[in-house]
Amino acid sequence: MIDLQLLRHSPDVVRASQRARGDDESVVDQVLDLDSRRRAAQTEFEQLRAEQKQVGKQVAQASGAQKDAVLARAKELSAQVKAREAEAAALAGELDELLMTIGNVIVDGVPAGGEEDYVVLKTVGTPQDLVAELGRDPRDHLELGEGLGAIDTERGAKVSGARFYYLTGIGARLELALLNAAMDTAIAHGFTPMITPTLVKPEVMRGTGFLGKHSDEVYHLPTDDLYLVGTSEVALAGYHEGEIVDLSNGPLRYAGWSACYRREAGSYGKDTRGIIRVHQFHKVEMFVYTTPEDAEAEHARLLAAEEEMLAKVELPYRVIDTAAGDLGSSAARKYDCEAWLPSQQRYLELTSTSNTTTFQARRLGIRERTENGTRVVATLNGTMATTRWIVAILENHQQPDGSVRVPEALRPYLGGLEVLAPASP
RNA sequence: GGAGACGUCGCAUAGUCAGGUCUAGUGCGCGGCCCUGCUAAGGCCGUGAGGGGGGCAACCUCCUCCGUGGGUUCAAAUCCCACCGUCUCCGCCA
Repeated sequence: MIDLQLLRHSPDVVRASQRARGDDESVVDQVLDLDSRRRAAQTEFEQLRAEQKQVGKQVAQASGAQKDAVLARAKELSAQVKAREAEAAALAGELDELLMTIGNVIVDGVPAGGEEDYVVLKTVGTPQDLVAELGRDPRDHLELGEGLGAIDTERGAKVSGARFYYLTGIGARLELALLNAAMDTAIAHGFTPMITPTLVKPEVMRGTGFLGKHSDEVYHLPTDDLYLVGTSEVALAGYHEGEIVDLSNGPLRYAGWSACYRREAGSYGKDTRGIIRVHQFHKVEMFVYTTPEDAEAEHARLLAAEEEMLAKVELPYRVIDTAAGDLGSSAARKYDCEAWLPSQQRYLELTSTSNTTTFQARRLGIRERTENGTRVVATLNGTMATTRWIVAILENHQQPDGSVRVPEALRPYLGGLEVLAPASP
């Protein structure tokens, strides 16, 4: 949720942000109108309420005929107060709902436009000439994974349906190794390791901005009214819900390990082969609470940590600055790291780090104490590693015989294993 | 799953049975000032959150919040209902 004060005092800033996102600008004026009506209704209610409290006290003291008169007046006021209160509450609800439809105000410098309008900030490493090296077209991750006895999508589909899979044998070990390495990297950067709930209450899901435009991406359990998280970001943001946090010793940094669930409702027919786009995967996610002033600098730190992890697994990648129209509703800026995918001759998103400024924290009521009272903090998140990384690791490090070289940084997590060899027939 | 107890301002607790002087008291903690040669001890004052209105501002004023949401009532921390959570005991499953 954006800051109503900001919208009141600088509506043009919000309008410009809406324009860059390709969203409706007119909601700004609708909000301003609703807001002034709400305040008028509230003032009216409060004045009546104050009078009601005064008269109410007289009821207790009066007696006889006087009491009857006062009581009559009190009853009259009670009815009026109820009506005005309902009116003010209805307007407040309407205002809140409308305010929720507005995406976070983008940071200056975010490219305008849609999905295709990202800006490449840098490219690191060069894709190997695998055709020359292998003497054939590179195998894709599924062919490699099946050859290694590492990935089983057929049985995943048999047991759970499309977009489910088993990681088997060395595949399971590889994921554990990758995520442990990711967690250790995060710890080295000062993050506190966390294993988080994957089912959360509606208020937390809503507070983190996942029940807006893309709510059909989220699994819901109606019997218990709980949501399955698509990232531990949700649980890590909810961790300090309603709290006044202490940032005097620097930002609060958490690294969450969790399963992630996504319905992939809008992606029928896209990335259907293998484990690129699946309903369930695992992820180590960084999450930070910091001051609004420090948010942009912290965003750069998150990106640097992600790049360090990509370097550890020796993948060629590029960093893009996502365009405004492709940002989630809570992000004010988002950088993605995309690794080269040899089988498809394209880049594939492996990490995503968002600066959500005060958007999530405002909705979740997360503040810090300052000399002049309290204020809403800023939150940020970023991917350390996910199951999907296996795709890029297998493909980029494949060898002519279908084996896969293990990046050096992962070897300690695999008992020193240097090569993933195909299962013997 | 069953029975019981409980949820009050950072922490602890009073208030709930008997609805209105609760504008939620007290202690601890925290902050400021004072006293004392130093220390120990003591005294005084202040100290939750959100929002509306006024003021350049320090500040003033009003409303809301006693786990959450409903209800009863002129009036709810207090009575009623539902839910959530914590604790104790029992049962069941690991």
